[in-house]
Amino acid sequence: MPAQDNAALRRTGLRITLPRIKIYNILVDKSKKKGDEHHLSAEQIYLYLHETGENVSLPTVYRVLTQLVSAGLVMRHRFDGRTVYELATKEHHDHMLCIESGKVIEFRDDLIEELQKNIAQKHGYQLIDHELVLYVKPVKGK
Amino acid sequence: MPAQDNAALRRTGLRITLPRIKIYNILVDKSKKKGDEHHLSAEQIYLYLHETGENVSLPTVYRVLTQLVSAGLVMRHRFDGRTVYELATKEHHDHMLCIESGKVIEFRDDLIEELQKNIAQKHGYQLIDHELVLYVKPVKGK
DNA sequence: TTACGTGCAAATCTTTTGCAAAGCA
DNA sequence: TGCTTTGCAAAAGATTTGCACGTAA
Repeated sequence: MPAQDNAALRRTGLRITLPRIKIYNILVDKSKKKGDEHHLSAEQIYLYLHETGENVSLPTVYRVLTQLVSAGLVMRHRFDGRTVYELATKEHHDHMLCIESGKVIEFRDDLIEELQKNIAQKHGYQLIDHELVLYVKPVKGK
Repeated sequence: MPAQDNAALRRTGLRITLPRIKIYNILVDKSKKKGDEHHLSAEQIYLYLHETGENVSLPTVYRVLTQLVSAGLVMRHRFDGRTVYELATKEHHDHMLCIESGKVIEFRDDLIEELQKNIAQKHGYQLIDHELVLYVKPVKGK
């Protein structure tokens, strides 16, 4: 919990409160993990807070996450039916979801990004955002 | 409601019941519409049934839709938070969602499809399915 | 006939909201 | 102090389930 972590929070204009600091730092910490450890649901964050002795209510978790998403510090994804959050890093990426193991793999393909922009333009629109999820399974698996 | 409509239903092995026929045919009818008229939520289908005098319950709408999705006759999409259904046509396509008007535009790009397959393979997976939604807004619009 | 399907009511799950109390600036 | 946040409880929205009755094959 270094001081500069809160700098990002401060820039949002929101008051620096314990729940916000805690929730944001959980996402910062998890973002350093390999694999898909850094995709967390609201409830996972809530449970994690309680495991570490922070009694933040579930409504507050939702409220704070919504605020952090609006502020651009956090990204919300919906995989199939599940909603998960992760720290908004500078590098954009898409997700691949293994339908057998549930594992999430991140990837980035500049050509796909480019093509998306072109497609939007071709239809008279500008691309604001996108969500791409590949549902995959292991090659050897069955 | 031509007879051959039920042929697809019959192939699923499910019994041919009024709710199934009605729900399937609504999706068939709507699939002929231009624009995004053919993306329907479970509730829209439910309301449409009642408007046309068919008293099918909401749980049944959900049950039937789930069965039709499993059978491959219907596709389920989740745009942002909303769940919608549409007839599974032979030609796959992706969606573009205008964040100002809520309008849905369908498109297809073979190169993107190809690239997705390659990406999955590169990671040791085979591509089973994917969901791509572009969030866009009109070029001139602000 | 008889297993499958449906309606109803109620349960679940996730997310949101109203309001009084508590906390940051 | 004054306005923002939080916790609690309850509401809301979407989807699912249990069970007795109804119906296609």
